Amino acid sequence: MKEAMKPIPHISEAESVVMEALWSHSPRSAEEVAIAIGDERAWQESTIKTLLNRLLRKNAVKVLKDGRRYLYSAAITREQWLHSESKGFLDRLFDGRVAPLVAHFSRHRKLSKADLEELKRLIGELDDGK
Amino acid sequence: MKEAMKPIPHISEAESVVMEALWSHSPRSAEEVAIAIGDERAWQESTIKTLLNRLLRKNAVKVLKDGRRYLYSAAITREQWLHSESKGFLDRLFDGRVAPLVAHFSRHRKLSKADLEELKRLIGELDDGK
DNA sequence: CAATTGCGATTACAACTGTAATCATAACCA
DNA sequence: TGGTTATGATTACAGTTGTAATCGCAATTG
Repeated sequence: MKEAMKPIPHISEAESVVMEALWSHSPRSAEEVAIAIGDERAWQESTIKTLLNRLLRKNAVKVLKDGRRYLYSAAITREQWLHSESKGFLDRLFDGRVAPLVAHFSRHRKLSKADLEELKRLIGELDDGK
Repeated sequence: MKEAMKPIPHISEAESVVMEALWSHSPRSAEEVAIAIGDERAWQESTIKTLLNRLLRKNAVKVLKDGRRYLYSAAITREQWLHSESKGFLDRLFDGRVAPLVAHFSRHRKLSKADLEELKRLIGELDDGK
């Protein structure tokens, strides 16, 4: 029986910026998160505190006490998040399948040479990988 | 000089259900939209009226008067919407490129046989199509 | 010990969403 | 013509999100 996978909480756009800071290095104090975000966003520290709190309530991050303050770490992996977001997106817009999305970008000539090469390599791999 | 493309307004999840009804056939009265949506959502008519109004204010739908009531049509195409949503999504999660997304699904073995075939066909086409 | 400072917690507040109910008004029916 | 309908318009209201300011308390410093 497969582990009952707990659902990935929804992470908003702003919250995801904080998560990225934690995914890139954990654990981190609120201040270090702020530094990591730097001027990617013109945020006050209190904004970041708010976001950390919301993520805590959602169980997307966890803390360990370090004296008077907290050190935050991501409680879900970036892969898990990518997956739930991607799945939601594909389901909503492309009937849950990858190919129609690729076809869409292809129709609009939005596939770069690099993308093309990468895709070719990928499906080549999959093909003979099994 | 390329036509100054007006930005696609953001369409919420619930609103997109209404848009789909209009994309599948336009123009339609509010009641016909409700019928088209049917029991896909357990919505009261007034909910649909609200959504139509919000979409109107965003200029995502337009109306023409038909006697006492309105007939609604989409003011943006589904392709435009798909594109702005997809671009936003890819930019946010996959650095704006398609290949990493496909790689992601591949890593999680979420590419069906059909997807594989379709992808192969697509890149084949692109390859010799130019 | 008192004043200051560093932090998490609480509160704020507007815009956007989901989901309606109610209001107003024009049209139709008796 | 007055009551009943059908509609669009207005109002409602809670939850989420973006973006903070402020409060309260523990620790540090003089």
